[in-house]
Amino acid sequence: MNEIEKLFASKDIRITAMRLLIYKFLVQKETAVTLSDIENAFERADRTTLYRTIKTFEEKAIVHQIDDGTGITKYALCEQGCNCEIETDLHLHFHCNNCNETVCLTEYKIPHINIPEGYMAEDVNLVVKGICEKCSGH
Amino acid sequence: MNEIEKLFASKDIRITAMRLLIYKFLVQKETAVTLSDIENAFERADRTTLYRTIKTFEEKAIVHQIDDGTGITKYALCEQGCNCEIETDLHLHFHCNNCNETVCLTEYKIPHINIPEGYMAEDVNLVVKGICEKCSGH
DNA sequence: CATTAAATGCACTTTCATTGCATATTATTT
DNA sequence: AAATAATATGCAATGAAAGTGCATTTAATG
Repeated sequence: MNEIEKLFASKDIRITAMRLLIYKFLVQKETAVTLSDIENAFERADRTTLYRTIKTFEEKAIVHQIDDGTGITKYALCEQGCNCEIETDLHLHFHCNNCNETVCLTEYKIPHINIPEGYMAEDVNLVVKGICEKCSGH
Repeated sequence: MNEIEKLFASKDIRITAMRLLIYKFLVQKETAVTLSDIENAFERADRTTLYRTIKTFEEKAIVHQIDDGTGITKYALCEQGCNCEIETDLHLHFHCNNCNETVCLTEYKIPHINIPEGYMAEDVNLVVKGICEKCSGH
C-alpha cells in the first residue's frame, strides 16, 4: 500500500482506480476545483461517479467544500491535520475576480467574530474577493 | 408620490404595481429571502418578472445579495444609507442551521482581514452559521 | 395624445445537483 | 481460492435554480 492507499484505508474509503486518479488530480491542483473541472479532466468517466467520489471525500474529510460566492461549489484538499469542522482551524478563502480561481489561504485564520447575545456560532465562512497575486502582477 | 415611489424615482426605477408589491414584501420580511420565497408569495406573477425585478433592485442598490452557503442566493433590503459596495459598510450575515433563515447583522461589521502580499481585496463576504436567537430559545 | 423606452409574460435553454437501479468491482468469510 | 456480502460504478432520468429572446403591454415624456 502506498501513501494514498494508506490514507484511504485509514478513513474507511475503498481503494478504487477512479478514486486514486481523482485524488491525484486534486493534489496536483493548487486551486479549489468545481465538479465541472473534474469532469473536464476525466472526460471518459461518468459524471455521477465523479460526483459521488467527491461527496465521499467530503464526508471522510479528505476535501472541504468552499462557497466562494460564484454560485458553484468548489472543493479543495484538506491539509494534513486539517480539521475543517473545528472552529479554530477555519481559514479564509480568496476568490479572484479576474481569473475566477479560488484558493485556500490556510495560513490566514478567520479572526474572532462577535455575534449578538442568544446566537450560537457553529461554523464561519469567510471569502475575500479581489485580485490575486498572479493577476495583480506582484 | 409616497415614500416608496420617491425612493424608486430617486434611483431611476420605474414605478410599477409589481415592483411596489415586491418592495413591500421585502420590507415586511425580516430575514433574507430567496427568489423562490418571492415566487411563493406571488404565485400569480411570472417568475421572470420577479427575477428581473430583484435584479433591478440589486443593480440600483435597493437590495443586496447574500451568499449564505446554502447554495441559493438570498436577498435583503439595504438599510437606509447602506452602501453595500463600500468596504467599511460590510456587515456580517448569520445563517441558522435550524430554521434555515438568514439575517443581516447590520450592527456587526466585518473586522479587518489580513491577506497575503500581492493580493488586493475588493469585497468581503462573511457568514456565520449556527443557531439563531429564536431557535436557541434565548 | 402620440411617441418612445422600458417592463412584463411566455416559452425555452442551460447548468449544476441529485437519485434509482442494474451491473461490476472490491472486501470478507468460509 | 471460491463464495458471499457490501459497496462502487455507469446509465438514464429528474429536479431546481438561473438566465435569455422575443412579442406584447405598460409607463414616462414631450
